Amino acid sequence: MSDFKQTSAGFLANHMARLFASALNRRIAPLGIAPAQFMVLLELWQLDERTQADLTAALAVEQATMANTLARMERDGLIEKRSCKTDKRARLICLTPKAAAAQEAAIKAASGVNEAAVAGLTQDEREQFLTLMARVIANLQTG
Amino acid sequence: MSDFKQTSAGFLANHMARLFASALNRRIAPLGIAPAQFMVLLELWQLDERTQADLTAALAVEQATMANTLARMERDGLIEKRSCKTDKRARLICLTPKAAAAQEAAIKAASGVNEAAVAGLTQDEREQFLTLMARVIANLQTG
DNA sequence: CTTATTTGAATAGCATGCTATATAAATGGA
DNA sequence: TCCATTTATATAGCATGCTATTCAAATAAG
Repeated sequence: MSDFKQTSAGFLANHMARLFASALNRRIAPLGIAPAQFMVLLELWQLDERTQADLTAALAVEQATMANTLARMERDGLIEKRSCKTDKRARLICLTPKAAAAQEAAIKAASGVNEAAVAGLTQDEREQFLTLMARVIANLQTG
Repeated sequence: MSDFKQTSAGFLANHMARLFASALNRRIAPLGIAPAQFMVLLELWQLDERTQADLTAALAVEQATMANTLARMERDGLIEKRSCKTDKRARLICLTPKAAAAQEAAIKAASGVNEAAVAGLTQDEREQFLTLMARVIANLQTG
């Protein structure tokens, strides 16, 4: 088992994810956005005024994780929570002007990270990479 | 940008890493080992009595991260810290009998997770997957 | 209509990671 | 030798994630 770590998909996945998060953070921190917040913004830029439950499902995190991330986003002036007229339990998450204004720069920054990550890979290899990750995700979600 | 998330290597990497950690946790928690602790144990099973700085470099985490993980491992009875005779600043991290005894079962559990993750992939695809992750890691470490 | 269950959020508590500091010990010059 | 720098750890503080619990509101069952 001397090279278990080097050939462990799980170890590599963890290391890679940390490097992605770090690179993204470096590029979007100047915009006042943290990595997890960026993922929420991606959803809200697609469609605004979503419930917390909706965002939780879209980003595949736990409800409590989303609640905490949204609390920090509200604190940082990226979102507002409005009450929902049809369901008094729910709150609608809405973009602030600040968050709306950051869309282009933030997406450009994230695209830059993704591009830097796959630099030197052929188009085929890039597609393979995404496909293989999607298949592994599907496998791990099953069991 | 409607499908930015679905085709974002960074998003997939984050999701995949969380699923790996969750699956590993389910399998090794019964052994009294947490995922980050398991990575440290992998190193110590290879070679015992290492300094914290050595383990930090081997697992590519920050010094403070390792210090905190080792503190939890000591609390949980997985390691002991002994003073180093040749350098009074350093402390040698040593496996406890409990940690030594868990080696086979823990490695079997982790191997099971890795195997489940790549189920349905051909041998070529598995190798491609590891190779591509290694190349992406190298890219992200550069810039 | 009441009661039981489900659903939407919030909160507590913990693990893992990071950056920034602090402290002690070792080392390298002058 | 003495001082500046480097090295090994520790600690504070924060972000992200998770599980478990709680509470209120909505729904379903009777």
